[in-house]
Amino acid sequence: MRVARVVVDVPLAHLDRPFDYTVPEELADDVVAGCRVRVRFAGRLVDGVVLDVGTTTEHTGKLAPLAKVVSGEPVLTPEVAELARVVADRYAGSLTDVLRLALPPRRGAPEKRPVGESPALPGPPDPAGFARYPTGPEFLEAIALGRPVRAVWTALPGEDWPARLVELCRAALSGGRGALVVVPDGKDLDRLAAAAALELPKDAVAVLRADSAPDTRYGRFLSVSRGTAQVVLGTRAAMFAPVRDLGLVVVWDDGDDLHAEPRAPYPHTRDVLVQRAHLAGCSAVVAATARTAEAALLVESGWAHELVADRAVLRSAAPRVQALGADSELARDPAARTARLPSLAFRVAREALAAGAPVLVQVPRAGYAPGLVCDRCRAPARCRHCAGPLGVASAPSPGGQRVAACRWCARPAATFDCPHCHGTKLRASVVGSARTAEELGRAFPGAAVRGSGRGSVLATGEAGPAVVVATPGAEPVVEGGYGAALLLDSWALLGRPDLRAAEETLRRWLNAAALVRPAGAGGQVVLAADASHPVAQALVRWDPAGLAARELADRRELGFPPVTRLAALSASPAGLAEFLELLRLPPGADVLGPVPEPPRPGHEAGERYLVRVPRADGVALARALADVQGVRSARKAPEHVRVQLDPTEL
DNA sequence: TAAAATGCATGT
DNA sequence: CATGCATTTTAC
Repeated sequence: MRVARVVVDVPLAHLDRPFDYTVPEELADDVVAGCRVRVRFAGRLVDGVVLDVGTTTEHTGKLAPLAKVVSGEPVLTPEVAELARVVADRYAGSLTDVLRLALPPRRGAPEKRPVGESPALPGPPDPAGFARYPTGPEFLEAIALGRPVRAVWTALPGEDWPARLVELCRAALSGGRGALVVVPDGKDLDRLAAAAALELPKDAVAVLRADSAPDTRYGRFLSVSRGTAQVVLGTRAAMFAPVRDLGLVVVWDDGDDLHAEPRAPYPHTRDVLVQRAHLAGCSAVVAATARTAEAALLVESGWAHELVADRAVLRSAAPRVQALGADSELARDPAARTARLPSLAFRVAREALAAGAPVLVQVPRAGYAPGLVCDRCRAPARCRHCAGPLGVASAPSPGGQRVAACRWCARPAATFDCPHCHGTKLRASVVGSARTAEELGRAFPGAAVRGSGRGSVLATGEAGPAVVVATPGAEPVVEGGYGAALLLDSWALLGRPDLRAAEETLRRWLNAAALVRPAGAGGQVVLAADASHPVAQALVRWDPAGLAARELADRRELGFPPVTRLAALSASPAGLAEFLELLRLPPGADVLGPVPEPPRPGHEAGERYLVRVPRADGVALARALADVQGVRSARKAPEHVRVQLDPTEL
């Protein structure tokens, strides 16, 4: 008798385990590990995936037969099945939830098409592309030889990073191994795919994007699972692509919040790929122009090496960066009108335009919730009890005064003493306006003004003299680089009541400044921020590693991820009370809250708790949370509690 | 949406 | 306190 172990597609947490079914004689030929089936489960017909096929069962009762084989196509490989289980455990979610993210919806037509032929392997890449990084060429060679190597690669300003990432893929492919690169958005994927077309056999590459037509999406997935395409380039969902003989995983710009999956169990591209490299024993590259605290931890812990250029090489590639002085009007008020735009910014922009080069103006995105900062030094204000960010309480206190309170533990901050400058007054951080930039554009008569942001993102711009106004992440790439960039998105970013505000601010500045030509070719950047601020300093010195190390040290001091592991629990007060009642936390766990949580789309307003444990107890925490989900789902608790581990936004 | 377990009124 | 029928629970 053959027995199929099946993951059934039901959302109940206490049923997060495989169920055994007998394989009826007439289906025996079609059933293979990884194929999709339909089974009768508690009376109803449900979808499922076969994990594997054996001859024994642990189940003491009678086994039901498989009802139907949807398709004999093995869409779930053993490697991805194992990865999905590890990811589910890490994020206190269910295997079914992860498989929903990992497997694209089945389509009949692409399955009928014959299996393509694997193209011939290319030779190793030209090591010259990585010659500016001292350990670059040997790193490429190690990948080509199939030696697992791991690096945090900090790309030089102006680097043709799509070309470099394709060279990494080519190195893996030349050794007969597959490669997987995940980028934040479609614009980056277009650039990467274009670079791949120049360097790799066409059929060896599959480009996986979320917005493709369903047939296209499934067809490309099949070209990967069937082994035709051994190089996968994609956005977030591609992190689970079933690449054959995986030799290399790469995440580009891991600080971009698009790498955080918004559906349960909320996995992050970088974390999943790091896990995957671990399980597959393959090479891994965490690549960006900037650096996250998480990447810094990978370096600090010795998991990854740094792949960085020497200081002298960096200096010759970077534009000249000038921050405004502390007394500057614009540094204090980014909403300052064009009439008050400092002469430095004017002069730099005019010089670039006169030289026939485009000028990039980075402006804030609308809609940041203002946080509270020290009135004197503008450092974000933190709670003295749990070091969470302070905000203005949504309801005025009985006395009619709006009071500052912690957004994490809800304790009011009656008094304030800034740990940096010992200021005692608070102020709301300024929220900037895109209008400033439009006005600014008009200040340069004769130059064309183009906008790129919400709704209409330009992928590339023209090389001529024009003013390009863009929000962070939407900056068009121009041939030859910008002559100048004005970064007006300063305090709106830095003052955000967010754990990652400093890191995220530098990331956005660096990504924009990296599009400017080197100082030697006249490239200049003007930053509308106080030159003495550490983040402004990091940009002026072009030191993403330094800031990331500092951020990591701060988080260690304050007890934040990635040094700790943090879970956010959201639901109604009653749901949370029941959840916490059942929760058996590892010793040393720290419960913060509750704080009120505004309604999200599809959810009522509720409350949120944060649970924090030392990093070493992360597994135990996730396990405890998943156990509670199981118990509550088994007793048919009326309300779902959302559990999010290490959420990106805090 | 099928079978098993449980609840409950009814008649002796 | 057995019986028949309805409702709830399980989950292979």
